[in-house]
Amino acid sequence: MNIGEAAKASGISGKMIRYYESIGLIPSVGRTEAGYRTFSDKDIHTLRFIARARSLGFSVEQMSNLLALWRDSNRASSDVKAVAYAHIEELDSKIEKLISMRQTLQHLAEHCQGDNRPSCPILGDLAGAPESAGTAPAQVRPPLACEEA
Amino acid sequence: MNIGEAAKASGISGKMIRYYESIGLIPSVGRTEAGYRTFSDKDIHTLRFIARARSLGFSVEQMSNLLALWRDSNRASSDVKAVAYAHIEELDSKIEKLISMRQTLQHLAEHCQGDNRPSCPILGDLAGAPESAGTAPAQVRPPLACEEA
DNA sequence: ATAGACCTTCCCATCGTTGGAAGGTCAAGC
DNA sequence: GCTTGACCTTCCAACGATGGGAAGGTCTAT
Repeated sequence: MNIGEAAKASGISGKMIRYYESIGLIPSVGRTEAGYRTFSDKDIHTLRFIARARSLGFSVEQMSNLLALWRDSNRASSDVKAVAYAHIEELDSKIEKLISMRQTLQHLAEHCQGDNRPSCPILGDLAGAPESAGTAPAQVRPPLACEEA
Repeated sequence: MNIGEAAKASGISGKMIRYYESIGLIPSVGRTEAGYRTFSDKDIHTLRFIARARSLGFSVEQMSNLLALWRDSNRASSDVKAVAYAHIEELDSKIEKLISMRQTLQHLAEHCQGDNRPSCPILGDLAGAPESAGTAPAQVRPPLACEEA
């Protein structure tokens, strides 16, 4: 299997497959005499694992851990779970940050007339002017309790 | 005002101030004879504007637009609002993606025993095995309607 | 033989930020 | 005046994950 076919079969671009190989995330695959990479079914399976892990937002380093656990038939599922929960916490803090940004921005935008006059609470807030609505300028609102605890 | 004082006063590191100047986000500030940058109150105001905009997640390009609008006393507030809403939509799509990842991962982790045995639905899902819980392996759950429309 | 589709390696760009090296400047103390 | 330490300057590189492209080799079908 060529790298192009491997890319199609795994959903990972050829570029990225080479990159993952170069940084050691996947072991070096076989080569033809002419130097073309050849991918076994096992290689494809690994690539699909990676594609799925990427789609869940795992970093290359986390995927490296997960792949090691996957290959280790003596693993403890608690180790896998720990990696997963660590990632969930990262996701949570990103989500909180984004939601808080969104919240603040939404609030500001709601109070903007959106007409052809220059007066605008969004710019007012960015410029540090105390808002008419009485909310502090640089504070970010507390996050929504959105991730079902 | 030195760059160090400007950094403290604005909350933007000296490194970043130089960077923002180099890419033209802020106009070139004054210099002493020895080549040291000098920051006026107006410069500091601009830097604070930028710091606040960054904290709301605006990109450098968006900040450039916002700064131009800020400086234009003939702006239409609708233009500012448009920038804000475009950014809110970007935030929304990021939030949706992250929440959907979180959701999937949470679901998998909940079904993981987390003991010292190797069997683990998280790895099972990543490896593409059909789950015992009956959920499709590679599908991501629909996003939570979390951003109060 | 030749065209076109593939493959290889290598370098560069992104985005925002940080780090460091090598060197100049300033202010305080001796 | 000289030294010391804290500042400043520019330049170069790195991060993480990905894409783009150039220059060149290989395979397959006509």
